[in-house]
Amino acid sequence: MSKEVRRIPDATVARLPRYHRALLELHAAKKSTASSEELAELAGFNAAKVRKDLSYLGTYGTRGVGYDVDNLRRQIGRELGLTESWPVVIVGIGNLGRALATYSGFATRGFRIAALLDADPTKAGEVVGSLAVRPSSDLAGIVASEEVAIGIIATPGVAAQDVADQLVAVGVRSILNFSPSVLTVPDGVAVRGVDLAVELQVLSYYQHHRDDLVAS
Amino acid sequence: MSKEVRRIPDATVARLPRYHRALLELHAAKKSTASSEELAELAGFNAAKVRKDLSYLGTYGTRGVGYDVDNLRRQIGRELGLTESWPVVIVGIGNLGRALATYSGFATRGFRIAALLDADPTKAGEVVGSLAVRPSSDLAGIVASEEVAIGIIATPGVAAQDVADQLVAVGVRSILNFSPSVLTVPDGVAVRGVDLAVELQVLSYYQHHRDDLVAS
DNA sequence: CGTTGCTTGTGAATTCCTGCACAAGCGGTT
DNA sequence: AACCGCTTGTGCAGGAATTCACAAGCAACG
Repeated sequence: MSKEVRRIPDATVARLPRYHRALLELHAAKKSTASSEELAELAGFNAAKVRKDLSYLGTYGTRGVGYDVDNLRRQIGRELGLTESWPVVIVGIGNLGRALATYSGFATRGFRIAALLDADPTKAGEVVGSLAVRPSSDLAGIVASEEVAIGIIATPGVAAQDVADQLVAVGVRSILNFSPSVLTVPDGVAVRGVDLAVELQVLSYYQHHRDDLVAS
Repeated sequence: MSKEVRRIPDATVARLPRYHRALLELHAAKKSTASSEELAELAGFNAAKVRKDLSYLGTYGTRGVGYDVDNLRRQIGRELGLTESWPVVIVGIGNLGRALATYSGFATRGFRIAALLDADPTKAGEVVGSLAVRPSSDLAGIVASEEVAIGIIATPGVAAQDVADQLVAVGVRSILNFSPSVLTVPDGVAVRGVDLAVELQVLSYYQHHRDDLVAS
């Protein structure tokens, strides 16, 4: 038994998308190979970390040469599960939802927006990007017919938990939450949160303490 | 000499904003004290971590009782440098910039939008939220007169490095980058990046490998 | 004023991550 | 075929972060 499971550290998983993106850039620049040094530069890490991270995926580099850009990108894409375009739904079509709906980065990086939903019935029918906004009641049907696996929550904080519950109820098992609320979900459902103000506050901390750090 | 510098771990700094927000909620709910357990629940961590994190700030809890909500919030706010409202500029008023400009969370969490800038002169004058978009050439003047310390980049990836260079040139020392590009900045300038597609790809990884993990 | 119940604050153990340093190995060159 | 320059892959050491477990301490109550 004991099928040897290659366990990739969480910290590495969080960096894989940046390597993936760097490789897209290298591909666009018609470079066929790249060293760990170049990748580190493009992805914003250091070379040793790049090599260690990539070594978890397997042995895809060539000593003395570097990594094959196209092949490595495929391998990382496969590991991330980006072989096909995942359908996602965006719930909450306010300013942020609208921005997400028209964000071109999703399409180019392995995702397809399957539907835009909003609880406010007066928004139904409004066209954002190339899709019409639909009422929340359509959620179950859309998720079932399009096999949606990922939901994006872009509602105000107070509505977020409700929406999360609905998403979970219809079978969505991965949620990206842009509201400032912390969501409670059953085991087996993955949630990641992006709180815009949190990022600013972290910056504020380092700005505020810059002098302490220098004086250390 | 050797003034003992209380060094707060990076991981803790990244969590302080969430405690701060949880305490805002508790304040709104008219609760005057909170245990580490309650805070953990609201912030999405566990109680031991909460206590250790807060212990880096000093001794603000009362054994047998918990933490005083208002006082602890003040202390965290002070540590984060949120005593006054930091002015920020947003550069790049596309869909995302517009969403950020109208995001109410900034105002309520210690930041004030000082100006909206865009390189496209045809956008100048357009009103977003309560501010008119101004041309990039106004950057230096705004930063100087408003003492702007933080810049938010919401441009496409190709423009991001240019904008960052301009921000650094006029004295901005903290940058929040929403473009997918990795920025290069001199020492002494802090950058944080939020790449929307990266977050989705990380979710994709865990979705894709859920079965492996269960079978471990 | 002693006792009880509860919650903090923190050493210590553990786990996870990073970065160094170098042997292993590939390709090109003589 | 031997050598050389370059880059990967990785064992290891050090550091950082997490978690445990419990002594210390406060408040309330009889």
